[in-house]
Amino acid sequence: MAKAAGEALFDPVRSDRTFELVVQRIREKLAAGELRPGDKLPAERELAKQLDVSRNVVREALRALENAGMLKTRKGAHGGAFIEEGSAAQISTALNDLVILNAISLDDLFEARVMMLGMVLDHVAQSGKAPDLSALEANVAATAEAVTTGESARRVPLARAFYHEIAALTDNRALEFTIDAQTEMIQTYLRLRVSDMDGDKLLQSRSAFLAHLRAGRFDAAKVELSEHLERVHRRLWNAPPTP
Amino acid sequence: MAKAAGEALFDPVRSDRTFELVVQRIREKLAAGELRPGDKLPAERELAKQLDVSRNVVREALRALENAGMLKTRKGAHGGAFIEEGSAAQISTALNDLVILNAISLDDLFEARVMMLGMVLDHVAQSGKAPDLSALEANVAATAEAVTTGESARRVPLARAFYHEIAALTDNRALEFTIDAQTEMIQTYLRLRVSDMDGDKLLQSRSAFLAHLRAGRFDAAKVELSEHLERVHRRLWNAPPTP
DNA sequence: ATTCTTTATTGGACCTACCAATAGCAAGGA
DNA sequence: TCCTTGCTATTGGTAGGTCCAATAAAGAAT
Repeated sequence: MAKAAGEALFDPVRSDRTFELVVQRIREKLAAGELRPGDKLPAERELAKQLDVSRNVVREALRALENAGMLKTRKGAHGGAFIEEGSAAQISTALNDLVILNAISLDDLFEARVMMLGMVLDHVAQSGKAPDLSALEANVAATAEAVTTGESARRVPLARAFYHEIAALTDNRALEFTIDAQTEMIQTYLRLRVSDMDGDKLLQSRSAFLAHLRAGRFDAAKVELSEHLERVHRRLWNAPPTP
Repeated sequence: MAKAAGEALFDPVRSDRTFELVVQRIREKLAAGELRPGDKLPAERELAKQLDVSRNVVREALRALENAGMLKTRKGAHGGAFIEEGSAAQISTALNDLVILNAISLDDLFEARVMMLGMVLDHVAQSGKAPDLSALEANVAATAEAVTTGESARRVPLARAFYHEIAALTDNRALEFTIDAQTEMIQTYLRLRVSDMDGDKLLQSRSAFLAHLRAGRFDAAKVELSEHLERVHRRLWNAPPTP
């Protein structure tokens, strides 16, 4: 059957851009398990020779993979491109780019995070099993120490870990990574605007939250958490920008 | 206060990797709104001259931004690098990479998606306002047509749109993009394994879901949706892989 | 045994040249 | 007039070379 006049009879013999083919090759090796996190790729010059392309092409391919968070390169002797473990960074840079492009607002991101954290608690409540709270207990204890000793620098990673442990209650990596990415994003923008927050209020909220969880009052925990986040949110917008 | 012997007294004057500085510059211009979607960057040779770096460096920077989904390049006269609109593709490739790196499983992704769609319905129910169902109505009508006329090819994008419209009920772009990304991922892997599914069963589920929503029975809608997704999930794992 | 020096390796940057796609314009023919 | 054809300038894509800088390991000096 003949094609209509305007339609293409032939597909292009070769898709443009050699470096994309190189990226594809490496992705395939990763997906097939031939390359695993920690493995080292051949040197750029060697790869170029093996694939019969210029070193430029190899470098652009590595740049693409590195930007996607699948590689890290080290200089010097015995350096090279090493396969990375997956991390939330890949999602959070994607979210960050969407914020930069004005495709999503920080308000939306904030609301989505509150909703998702609440969803996690709903899920735990519904499962009927008593969750393992040891990680959260330890985190709140460490936060209490950091507040009393005045080590405000330690509080930022502890806060990140706190929300991570909530997400981890579901034992679902996809949710963990997504929530981690949101937390990372929010913290990045938050640090630009507020220097510090009220430590006592923070501790009070954390303890109340944990007490609710221990007692199995998941709805109350959810309310406590979302109200705390609301307070932070208000602070964020009211605080003077300090870029 | 003097630093300990081993510690660095000075930070390096310039961090390695010039192309990262170039990426940063362009990102800044984007964040500041000086560059907007649709705008065209100067030609590579011109950019290289302006920034006083080699064309190679410019290209590697553009590759990084392009991979992040912020740019697209066109060849030829009046070609160049054009700023893109944000899209869910950026998140979905991040998710895809995490699956490839075995950091998250498809099961987790599937479960997370079911949870998040349920969360959307909870949120709508809680808001108390009657949602605008026109988009969903139209989508289901179109699906019905595609099923009866046997146009199975149309059903894939319609399914994607269906879940997108559910996400859109929250009017939160962050959630929309995240759920869209999940849908895209799942569909990509699903298409590799199942050729088709039962159209009647699909329609039945869609209509029941919509009826529940119209009547304000959000919990029932949630159950209907999650059961449908469960069925798809089971099909997915039982179907013979066809790579 | 410890410390310093050398050296081979390897990524980072630069450069020049050429190829290939593309849009716009001009010339030519129906 | 309108459409085709071909030329041309612009611009990204690829090649392949040079040099620099960081680095780890081997070797030399203490």
